[in-house]
Amino acid sequence: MDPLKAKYNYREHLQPFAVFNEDEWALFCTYMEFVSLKKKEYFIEAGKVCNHFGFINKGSVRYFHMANDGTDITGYFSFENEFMSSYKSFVKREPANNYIQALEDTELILISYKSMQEMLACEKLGHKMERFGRLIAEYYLCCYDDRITAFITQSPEERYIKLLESGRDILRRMPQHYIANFLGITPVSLSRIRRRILV
Amino acid sequence: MDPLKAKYNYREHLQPFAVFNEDEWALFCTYMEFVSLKKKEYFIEAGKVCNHFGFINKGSVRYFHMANDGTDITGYFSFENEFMSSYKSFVKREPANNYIQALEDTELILISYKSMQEMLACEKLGHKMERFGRLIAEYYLCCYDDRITAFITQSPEERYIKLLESGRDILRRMPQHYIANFLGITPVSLSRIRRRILV
DNA sequence: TGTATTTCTTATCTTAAGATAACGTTTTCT
DNA sequence: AGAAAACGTTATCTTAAGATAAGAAATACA
Repeated sequence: MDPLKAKYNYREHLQPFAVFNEDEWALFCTYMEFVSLKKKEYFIEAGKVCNHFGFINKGSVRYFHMANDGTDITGYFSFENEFMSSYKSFVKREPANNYIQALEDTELILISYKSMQEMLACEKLGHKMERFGRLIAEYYLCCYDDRITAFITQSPEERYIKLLESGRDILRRMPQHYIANFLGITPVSLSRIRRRILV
Repeated sequence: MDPLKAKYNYREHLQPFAVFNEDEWALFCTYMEFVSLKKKEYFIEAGKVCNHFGFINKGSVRYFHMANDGTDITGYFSFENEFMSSYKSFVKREPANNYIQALEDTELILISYKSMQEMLACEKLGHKMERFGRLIAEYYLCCYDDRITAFITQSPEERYIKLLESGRDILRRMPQHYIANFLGITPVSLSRIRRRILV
């Protein structure tokens, strides 16, 4: 990973949430950690407290839950230039109930919880970081809202069609059995829906 | 409604999100609007932009979506001492896709979007309000996260049992056919689940 | 109080989803 | 290149959910 390019990219994708002047940016940069995950490596595992808030510079990750019988259930995906964390665990400081795993070799820029608290508390960045945190949380709140609305107002088939229409990377880059869980159904069921739609 | 008591109650329930000194509180109070809704009145209707963030001092509300065929689908409930808004619409300044309706005579303390922006921009309250907004959004993000996890990892029956165990007011105070939608199923289906569980 | 409305359950029928297994294909790994 | 693992589809069987209608019980209301 090239930290210089990664930082530049990060700064650009932070724009909607926080715009830093040079001074602030320099300070913000001192809190960054650059981490690479090999395919199948974990960013977080259930039972552990998630200590980092991440930005995906390159690659993709899968969020999943482990059922009692050992099967895993995919909850979400994130791709390059998106943020990533086991939010609830990160925010509440409690053990995560999910795993986040790299689906390909992935480059991350991380901010630790401790760093975040320091920035929130510091004179120079505090106000801006509160706003950053607010805008990020609001952004994801809206995404989650859409997701819940889809679950209560649409059938699995309708949800799949919406996903098709959305043109998101998910369909192109994710195995179908992961997408199935994401839609709240089994892989077999998704395969049947696909067949039905073809007609 | 007694605005004095309502303000006192609001301040108490804001504690986890924002603690104001007397000065700040006095200023914050100048932005409050006190509104009462009669049973079945709407706080927001689909198609309109939600201009207020509310606190329920007394009463309860139901969030619902209107399907194409005119049936309504309940998405959520909020009770006294909880916050309430059509968040996505409020945050993104776009028309709401849902309705929020009073289920009984309800007392609200509202902050308009404009007031919120003024407070966020003001010297005295800005920093604190950013934090307030962040903590509120994070709080609801966690709730939504749980809800989505339930949809992808649990069966309707399991979701109902969890709701039973949670001891939330929903079961005691809401008609069953509203709860059914909330769980992502039809009222008939919930009735069958209840019967099954009784055995 | 009496009527209307809402709410919940039950029954029937239809449709779809879950569980499981088998099979061919593709991908991964060494 | 060859073996192993992962992936997607299909078939069968079972179970549960949706749609619809009817009726009883509870509630609202005028």
